[in-house]
Amino acid sequence: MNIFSEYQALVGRILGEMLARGDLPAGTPVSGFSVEPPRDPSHGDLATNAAMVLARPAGMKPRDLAERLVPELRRQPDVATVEVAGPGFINLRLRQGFWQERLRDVLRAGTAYGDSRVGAGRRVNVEYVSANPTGPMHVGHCRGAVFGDALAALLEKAGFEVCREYYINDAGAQVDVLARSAHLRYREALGEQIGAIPEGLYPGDYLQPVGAAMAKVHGDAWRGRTEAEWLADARHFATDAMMALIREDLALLGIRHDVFSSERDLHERGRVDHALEVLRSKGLVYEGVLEPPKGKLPDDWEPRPQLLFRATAFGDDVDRPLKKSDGSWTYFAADIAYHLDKLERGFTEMIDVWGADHGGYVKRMQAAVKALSDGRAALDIKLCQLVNLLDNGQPVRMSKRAGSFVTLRDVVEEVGAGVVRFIMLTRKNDAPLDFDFAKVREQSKDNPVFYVQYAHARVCSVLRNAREAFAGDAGMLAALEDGGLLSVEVSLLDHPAEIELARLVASWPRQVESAAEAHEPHRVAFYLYDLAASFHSLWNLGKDQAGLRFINPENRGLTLARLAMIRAVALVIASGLTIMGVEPAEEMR
RNA sequence: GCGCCCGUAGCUCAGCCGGAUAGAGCACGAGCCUUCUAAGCUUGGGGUCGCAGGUUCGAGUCCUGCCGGGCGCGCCA
Repeated sequence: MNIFSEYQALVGRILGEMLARGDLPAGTPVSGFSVEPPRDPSHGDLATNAAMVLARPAGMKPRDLAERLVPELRRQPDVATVEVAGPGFINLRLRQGFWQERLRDVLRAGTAYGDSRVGAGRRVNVEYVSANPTGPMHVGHCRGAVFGDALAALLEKAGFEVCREYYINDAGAQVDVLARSAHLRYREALGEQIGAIPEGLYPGDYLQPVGAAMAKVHGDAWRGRTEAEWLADARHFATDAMMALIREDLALLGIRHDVFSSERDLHERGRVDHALEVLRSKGLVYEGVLEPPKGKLPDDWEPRPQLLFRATAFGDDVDRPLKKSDGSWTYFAADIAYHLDKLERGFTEMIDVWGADHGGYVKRMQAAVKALSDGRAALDIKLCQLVNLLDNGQPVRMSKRAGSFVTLRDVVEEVGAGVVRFIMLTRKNDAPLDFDFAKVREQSKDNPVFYVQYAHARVCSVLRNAREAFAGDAGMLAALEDGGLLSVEVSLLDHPAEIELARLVASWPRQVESAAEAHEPHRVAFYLYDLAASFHSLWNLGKDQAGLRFINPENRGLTLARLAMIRAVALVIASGLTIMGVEPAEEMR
């Protein structure tokens, strides 16, 4: 239940009734306004700009229109006060009991609190990770993987039906390089001296077991043969092995995909030719010569005729090649085929999560989707900026050339999957992110993972203490279970800090919806941090004023009400952490 | 040269399809431990939201132009 969208609907209904009664000028629209929490809490619980937005079309002054709405709003059962403020805001304050009652909603729903139906079961395809199958995953891939996975979970919570997809770039020159590199290791496994790995091949020793496996399966059947004889088989063998490696890495982070799509498979099934035919039938393909890029001319530039896609007709800067000058397909052509495949599987909402270095590619892909779907499908592309790996503020050296890059496995084994996932979501996707080993190992407020986890663990701890304090009291112990807490007297929670906490808890459904609609899972992390801070603050109030402690042995009703409140906090934290893919901690060690 | 992203407190960053007096953490100053875990809390100072225009009842948010930083720029994926 998103309180704000419910009140938006309510205000709309009221405006409609007023219009029908002639209390508003005919033609006044009854939509287009918002109901939001005011930035300054002293203004109330909800604020609407309806009077200001509708004043002009109604031909009225904003404050006059507001004054007409006020009595209607005052009539609503949960509304305590209504005020017109500033240029024409209408500020509502709800009964205290309304907020207290929301805590019961949380206990009833459990971690399903915040589940929304705004997605209305619409199918969304989220493509993420898509690391090239040429080696194990390194930290650079990690951010997109976590981002995509959390976004998918967020969309599911908001009521979308999500397909999590991985695109395997298992075609093209890099895969040949992989196959040759693995073949070299194969010869090594058969006892040959291979010496230094030649320039242009992958040097990483993760290929040794692949070579050994090749030797085991194929014996010396590939020895003394020409490359043409073994290359295709070696490609399959090596990419399969790399994908197995990548799946293991993803499993370390708790990431899974529903569908793995293969670029090679698109070629083999004729899907690329099919995509070309679709574009051709729309008259969007032609043979032409591209202008050289302005400013920086490549050394070996020569004008050559190529098969081009008319991307400029859909907002791109230049038309884009579908075939290289030697007649083979470009990567873009396969990617068009891939997105057409998604469209033909019925997806009209797609999200691609890419690295920031692919930024130059966004327009052409969106142009292609527009062209293929005649503008009926939406493709959102989320670019993830780089992760700066630091240790105590000092950059961690990585040299991919020397094969000494920091792998995802290294990082997960060092700090744990939950920490990695949380930290990766503490920035907007389009802002660079620092990942400091020293900081994430630290157990302090400086470390947001710890801070949020500590709030959850603290609730668990208080509940444990309560069970101990009332150990001899069977009725009380039963009342401490979630089912028992449902029937507590929530009206006893009348301290301003308690109401404030209840408000924050009750805003979780709205947070879910707005984060999902914006495709911004990082908002979950920031909300959880706020919620944790609010809880820690209340916990500390109990230090100065013993009467505010959660457990009051001499007042069982109050104790139960407060435990219900903090249990609700823990459930919402758990709900948010689940979206982020982080296991909530029962206690801190 | 062109395109995309970014520019908010000394530092790192939030700011929810424009909304009221711009927020948090760190750092700095002052306080709180016979405690439901001080692994925490309270409190003070600190801002021309890069610059200049524009749009309107209202701009950190939208538009234009500059300045500064990052990424990318046929036949790499």
